[in-house]
Amino acid sequence: MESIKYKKSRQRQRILEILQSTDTHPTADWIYSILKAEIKNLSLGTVYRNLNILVDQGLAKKLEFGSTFDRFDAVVENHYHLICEKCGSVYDLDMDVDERIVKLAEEKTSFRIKNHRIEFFGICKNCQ
Amino acid sequence: MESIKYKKSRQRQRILEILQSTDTHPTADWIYSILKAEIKNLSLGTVYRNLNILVDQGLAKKLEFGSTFDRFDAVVENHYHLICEKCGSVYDLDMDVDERIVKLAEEKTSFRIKNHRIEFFGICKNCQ
DNA sequence: GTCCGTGCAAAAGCTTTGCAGCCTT
DNA sequence: AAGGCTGCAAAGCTTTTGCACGGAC
Repeated sequence: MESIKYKKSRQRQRILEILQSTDTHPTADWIYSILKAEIKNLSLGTVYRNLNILVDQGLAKKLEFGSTFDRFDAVVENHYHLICEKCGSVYDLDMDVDERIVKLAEEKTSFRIKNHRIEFFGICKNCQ
Repeated sequence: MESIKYKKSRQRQRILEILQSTDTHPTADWIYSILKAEIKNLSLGTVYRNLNILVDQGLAKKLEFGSTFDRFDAVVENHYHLICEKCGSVYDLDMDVDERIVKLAEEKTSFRIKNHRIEFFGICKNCQ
């Protein structure tokens, strides 16, 4: 998205407020269903468009893997990944799984943690 | 997917071998383009079907976020996530970002690491 | 012979986009 | 007035699925 001079809009303002009012990391559709009650002819396309604008403005983030494709892995044991932000390659990281961090996280929450995943993002050797 | 007695098939066998022969975590389409050269009337649907069967058999893993929807977040700073495997909710984890782990990863690789992400998977309080 | 696997094509599910009119600046 | 924003609907892209036939057991 290029840098455009964004104008204000009620829709975008409310979408941001809704996003800020929750910590459940909602989907576009969830936001749509909430806001639809308030703006009766709201369209889902508008929600998507505005979420992308908010991301562009740095007011929101998309939680994503970096690719819109599913990726598959024949290594079934838990291990960490390195993702090149330039070429999109995904590499395995030969590093011990850190159980200490799980303990730390478990102390902080009421979750029963069974698993975790770490991805490092950066620039691979080829792309440097 | 229920437990079916899987039979052997050349396609599935080759898909597994291709998956095992690389550490680039390929997409279904990449596997398709490789195998298409070998099995000329292969169809992409077959690749998808077999990848899902391999996952079901525990021979492969899908690298995914846990939801097929994009999820958005108004908290822009780096932080970790807790994902409930039962209800799919995504929570923020109030835990310091661990720079030590980045150093460790950087020592192991030739990547220039700029960022990392940790997700913990488990069962949330409500679902326990 | 049974029933799983395949190719093909259609459908499904999420997201983006073209268009004409409206609203903000 | 200029140009971004909207709703609507169509298109796009990745993944799944129905069908009829072929292959494994």
